[in-house]
Amino acid sequence: MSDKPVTIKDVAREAGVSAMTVSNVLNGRGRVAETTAQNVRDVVERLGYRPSVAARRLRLSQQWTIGMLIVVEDPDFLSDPFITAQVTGLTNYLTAHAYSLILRGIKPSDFRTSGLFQDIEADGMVAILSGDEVQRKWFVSELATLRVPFVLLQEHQRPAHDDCTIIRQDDFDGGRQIARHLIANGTRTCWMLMPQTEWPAMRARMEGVASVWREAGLPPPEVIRCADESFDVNYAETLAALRSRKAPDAIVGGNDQMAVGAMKACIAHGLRVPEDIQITGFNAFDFWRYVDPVLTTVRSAAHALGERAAAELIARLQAATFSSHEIILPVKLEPGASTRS
Amino acid sequence: MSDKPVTIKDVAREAGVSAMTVSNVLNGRGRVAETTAQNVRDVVERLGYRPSVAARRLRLSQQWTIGMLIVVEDPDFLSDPFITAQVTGLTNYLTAHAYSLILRGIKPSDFRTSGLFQDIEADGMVAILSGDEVQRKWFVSELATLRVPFVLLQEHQRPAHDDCTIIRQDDFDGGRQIARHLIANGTRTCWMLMPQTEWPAMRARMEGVASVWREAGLPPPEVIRCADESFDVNYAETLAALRSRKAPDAIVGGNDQMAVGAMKACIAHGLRVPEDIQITGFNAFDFWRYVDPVLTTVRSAAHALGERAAAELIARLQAATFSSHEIILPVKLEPGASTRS
DNA sequence: CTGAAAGCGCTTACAG
DNA sequence: CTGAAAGCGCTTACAG
Repeated sequence: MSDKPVTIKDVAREAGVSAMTVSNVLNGRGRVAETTAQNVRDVVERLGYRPSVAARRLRLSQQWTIGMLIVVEDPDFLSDPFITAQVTGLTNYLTAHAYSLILRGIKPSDFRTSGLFQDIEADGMVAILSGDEVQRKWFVSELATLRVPFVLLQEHQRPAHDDCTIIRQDDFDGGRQIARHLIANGTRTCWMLMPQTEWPAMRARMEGVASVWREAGLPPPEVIRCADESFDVNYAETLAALRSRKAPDAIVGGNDQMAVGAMKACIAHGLRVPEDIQITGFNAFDFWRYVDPVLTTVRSAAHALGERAAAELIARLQAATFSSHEIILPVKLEPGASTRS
Repeated sequence: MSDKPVTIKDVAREAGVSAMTVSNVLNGRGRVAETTAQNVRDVVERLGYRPSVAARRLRLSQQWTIGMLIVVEDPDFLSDPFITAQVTGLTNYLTAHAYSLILRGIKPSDFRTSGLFQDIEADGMVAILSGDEVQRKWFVSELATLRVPFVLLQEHQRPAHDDCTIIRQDDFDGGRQIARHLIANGTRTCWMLMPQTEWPAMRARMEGVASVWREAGLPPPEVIRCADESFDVNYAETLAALRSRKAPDAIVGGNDQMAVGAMKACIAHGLRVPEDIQITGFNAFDFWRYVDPVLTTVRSAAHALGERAAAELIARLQAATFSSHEIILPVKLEPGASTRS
């Protein structure tokens, strides 16, 4: 048992055939006599031969690899359940189709320091971007230099580049579902909790809410800006708002976490949920159920987004072009006890 | 702008030098005249040349890639914050050191269907295993066939294989910290919530608790078996237990999620936390703070585990052997309001 | 049914 | 300081 890896030549020599016969047996190509084939398989087993993926890749100039780029400020990027769900959907689909996933988190500010993703040799890329529109455009143009097809997750703006597609969920409609639910139970005044750095999905949610409000002829919801999306900050900002002015009928959180912060603030302020004030979140990730009362929220399609990204990319690799340049997945209201029915 | 990728030969031709001069310039090897070098760099830039990683890998038989194998039953494996934190620590460290990460989730039952990880061509592997001891031994022996160094995360048993190391946190001590905290405030009777499929880390926690109980000369804590680790199941099992017999002074959850299930069950049963009964969790991931009362728990070293795994693996790749075969990271009690001080 | 040749795109000695 | 040759481990036509 030497330390040198076993190559196809070793197998060929041992089996008394040529290397390409071994190759043919292993890949089921060409016609090989069954006795020869069986012999080859035995030798492969005995020698513990494993084909070199690197050689295969070089020869076929195909990588069977998809790169996933997550461009976010937080180095702890996987702690966001929305992101992890997408990554999970992606890996699961890829693994089932014999593709590997290369995962890379990168800060927006580091993006300019090229080479941080240039060395990813993949057949296609999936990216979750962040930052303002100018930055995102820059990211997309940098991605395009890789000359491989790519999918942008949760992107709202269709980029100029052609060999790519955007896949997102219908945040706008999610916002509308929340708003209709609230208005149906008599809600008239509403605050919307938004983070300072307002990314497209969250903006779409709020625009969805606002559109229904407008259609109902009600005064527009008031936007409360919070420094970030953390529980603590949203708790504090909500409490401050409640102390400074009259409480609204409902508070719409940009996501579950923000909503829970707001809910705890309301309770601390002496308000009953949902009797005095109603709260809604967005995403329906795990912990929303531990909260008391259980949060009314919208179930996100995060896992499906990741799966779909993988599916579209693999389909694109087989065809020559993407079949669609924009895919929108539906979301569904998940009524809880933090709103009145 | 043709579609064919630019190779080192194209650059060489265009720059009027040989391929190896280009290689030398790009890798800073050998002495190259500065004028030649600058010219080469210009051509590289102009042609948008990116070296083929596949060719480089084949030539150098080095992959600059670490594979991460997560062997768990749940296809939604990244939804476990303990796992995501480890993955994050791993990727961050690897990226900073110019290594790529290949991520793969795999069910224990699929493990036998070899080839599911055999095609991962990496310089080293990191694995999170599950299942009983027999299964784990099998996994380790399978991993060893890859002939690359590997790290086992959260493994408690040092495997026979030599070119590997285990890295885990001190779950036993975490259990002891919890137990000392409880006994110090007068706790005498205690239930421990354990999942049916009892993995080593959780068992270590409980043994830590039990050891302190034993040293204090108290009757051993009672183990409550729950079908799984979900909130719902633990809620139901705890409620059933509370109805069948006298409530203990405290309930120690195997992790935060189980603890929250137990806490809600206690409250539903009419008990006050922590006045009538105390609850403790384990891990200190995000949501434990949203719970009311805030859970007493133990802060896990998950992120550090991932980082350390990467560091050890890269060090091993440079040296010839692992410097240590067992690394244990400390954990810290995080007192909350679900226990009395 | 089987094999000798060529080549994927690099880099490492080794000459000049 | 620079280059011609060889080879990493495969697979794809093409002959026999």
